[in-house]
Amino acid sequence: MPRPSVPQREPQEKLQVILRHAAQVFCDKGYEGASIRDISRASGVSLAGLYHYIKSKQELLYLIQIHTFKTIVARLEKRLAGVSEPVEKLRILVHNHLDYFLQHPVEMKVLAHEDEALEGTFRKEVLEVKRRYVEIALEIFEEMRKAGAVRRLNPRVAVLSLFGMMNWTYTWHRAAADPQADALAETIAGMFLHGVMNGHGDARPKSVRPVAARLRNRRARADNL
Amino acid sequence: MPRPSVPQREPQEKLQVILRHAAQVFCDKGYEGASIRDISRASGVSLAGLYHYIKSKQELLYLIQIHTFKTIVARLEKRLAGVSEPVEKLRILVHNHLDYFLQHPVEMKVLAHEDEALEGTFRKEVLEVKRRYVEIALEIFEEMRKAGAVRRLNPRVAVLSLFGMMNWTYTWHRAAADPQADALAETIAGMFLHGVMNGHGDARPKSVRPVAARLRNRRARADNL
DNA sequence: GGTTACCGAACGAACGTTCGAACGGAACCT
DNA sequence: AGGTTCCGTTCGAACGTTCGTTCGGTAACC
Repeated sequence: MPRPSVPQREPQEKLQVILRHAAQVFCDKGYEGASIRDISRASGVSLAGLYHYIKSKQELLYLIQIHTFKTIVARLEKRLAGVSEPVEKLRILVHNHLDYFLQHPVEMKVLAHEDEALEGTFRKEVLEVKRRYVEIALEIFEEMRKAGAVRRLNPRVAVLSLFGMMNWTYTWHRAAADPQADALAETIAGMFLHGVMNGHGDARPKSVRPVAARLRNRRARADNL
Repeated sequence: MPRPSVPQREPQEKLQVILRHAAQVFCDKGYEGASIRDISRASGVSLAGLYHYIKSKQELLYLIQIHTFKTIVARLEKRLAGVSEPVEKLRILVHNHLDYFLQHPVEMKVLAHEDEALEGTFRKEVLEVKRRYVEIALEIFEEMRKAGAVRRLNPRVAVLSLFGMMNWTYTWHRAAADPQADALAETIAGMFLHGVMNGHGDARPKSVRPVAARLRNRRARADNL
């Protein structure tokens, strides 16, 4: 009676299980440090069985990264639709990023930490989504600058420093002790906005108006992988 | 005539050569992705010959990390001596960090990117220096807060976000196109200070007063490893 | 009977580390 | 001065293990 250890109904559902466990293993041991055998053991699929769902170890990492990245960018674009004020847009970007970060810490660490592990076409495709993401942030920053509320500083340095604040969280944030997404996003967005804007512009954030509460519906959606 | 490929005069000088090349290999391929044979090839020392200078691959990484970390902390403590104003102290910290980052990008990437690769005693020792470093930053921040010029925000989040801005640079900074240490430190320190302080305190940085020019003597010192 | 799902066993290559021997110069003895 | 011992260096070759991937097959379902 060779029943599979993880029962599944839908086709391709097992791939999701594999990807989930693979992400955990990559998170724990790093891409190079993790072996296909580790992933086989963790996911309960035999070594050879894995190769029915993926072509290579690289593809495993690629699928995790591209899905995570595309999801986060798609969410952002959806949340930005209809918003016109650049400061508000930036708050949404920060909240979107950190909210996803704390809901999917494993995948986000793999995304942030293993961004040089892919090669060839895989690498190019992930890099393209990343470039689009950074582009969105730079455009928002440019809108803020045009509104005249921004100090004179290098936009690239400013925006990539913001990503530094956000992405570095995977190295220190502990869910049990540190602020959750809403408070964390508010602190970091606040630091960035105060840090970047001059003290006399009208676009200065009047008070701490969190972006959190809006659209808090369907938070518990499945969110594959 | 079996002359060594890299001539040396002093004993232990060859270990420095090995460490330098090892850091480059770890930087390029990651700790797990790099093989001892890569390091042998890069440094011109035979595979077995390496083991006269080190006990294991882990020790190689340990020596690189502990030296880099201790050097950066020692420099910081020296530069902080005699300075009393917390805002000035923080500017010095940022400048010290980024200045070292851009002068030793290879070692600093290994330090930032491979902070989970060590195990056991090696790991503990590096972590201890890291903890001391973060402690210094937290103390400076606390001094700023006591001076009454700081907005109400989580000190741990603020300080670790600052480290995020600084450490993330290794993922994007290109020496050819991006600002050098002085300008970069000024931008990031400025962002952090504006981002953290309220707009009406007297401790607000009056103008952009870079910390760069001071003590610019002996910049070209050898700086082992 | 063909397609899909899955796996035990094995492939060759690469891994970190060790072994035993050779080299070269300093130190010591006669 | 010449011979001997010794020790820090250096290395080719090999150790046993683990790596990513593949092969050939079985079992179940349409």
